[in-house]
Amino acid sequence: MIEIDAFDLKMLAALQDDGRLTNQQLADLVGLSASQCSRRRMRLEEEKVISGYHADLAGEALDFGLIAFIHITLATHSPDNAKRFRELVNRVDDIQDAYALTGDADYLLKVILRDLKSLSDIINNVLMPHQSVAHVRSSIVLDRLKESAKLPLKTLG
Amino acid sequence: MIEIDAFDLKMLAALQDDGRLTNQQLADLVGLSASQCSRRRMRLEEEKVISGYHADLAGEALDFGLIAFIHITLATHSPDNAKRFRELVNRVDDIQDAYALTGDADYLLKVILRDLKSLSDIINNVLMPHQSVAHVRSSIVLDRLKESAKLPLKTLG
DNA sequence: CATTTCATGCATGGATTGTGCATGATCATG
DNA sequence: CATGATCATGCACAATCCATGCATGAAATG
Repeated sequence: MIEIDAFDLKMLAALQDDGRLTNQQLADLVGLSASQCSRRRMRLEEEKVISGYHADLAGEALDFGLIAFIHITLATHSPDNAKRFRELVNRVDDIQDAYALTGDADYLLKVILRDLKSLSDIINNVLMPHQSVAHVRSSIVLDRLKESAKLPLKTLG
Repeated sequence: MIEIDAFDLKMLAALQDDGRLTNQQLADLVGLSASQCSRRRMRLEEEKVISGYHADLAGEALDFGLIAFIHITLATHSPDNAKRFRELVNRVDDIQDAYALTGDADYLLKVILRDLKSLSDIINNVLMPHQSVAHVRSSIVLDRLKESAKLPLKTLG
């Protein structure tokens, strides 16, 4: 495993907050020179500790008003069936996140959509008819309390 | 609502994929000059269509090996109770996402943790004892099929 | 047609980036 | 203790990038 020191941690936390910080800004924040921050950042990127940088878009401003969670139970637990389902998940862009879970449901999907009609569409025309799927249960998001996508790095070092 | 044309959409999609794209790279991708991309990007940031830029960190490399979803039912639906619960959610860094849902459970939390002991901790020492909480049910993530955090912009324009 | 408005590309001074290089700290070994 | 190897660091600098002023041309307005 790659060695990560206190400087790296500070840099990671800072870049998690603002992914477009310049090396100089980073340097001022963590107490190193800009060149050193450049070198460390490149190392963290190469080692895939930083897997990428992304702009965070406001869904509301782009007419994505609806988030929903969909619990899926597969028809059978055969490898073939799981594979078919994974291909479905990868194909459908509306599915933002997908997890295999312990508990009563096999998979949990998070979808982001324009409206209830789109949700109805995806459930009735995409998920339900798919041969791998046995049961579907959806929950609509009424309110988004928190959506940080950040690792709680403070609990480290 | 802010006007968004095809150039903007292309830029947003590109920056969603790579938040550190240069104005020149952006220009090559969308077919404008770099200066124009700079201006458009600034506008999209000011209008909060782009709400921020974030480095995406690899949890595994930083010893965050466990993701879990926790369904919460509140003790009562009083405003006071909901407020107390929201404060709890905001205070606890391990809670990455939190949503109020339709359906049987009131809230869905996504937590990212080091191990099962941490999960046990947060359930038994943070959530269960809290006066606002009546019922807790957790599901552990066995596999992460997809975690894009991206809007499906292709379905637009 | 005349005027206004506005998005655009170009030019440019100032900031940013990555890399070569010398320095100093740390550490293992004789 | 002395020596040498290793490595992170800061500085210097050339290449690149950024934001802004400015002129142009297209579209809208009267």
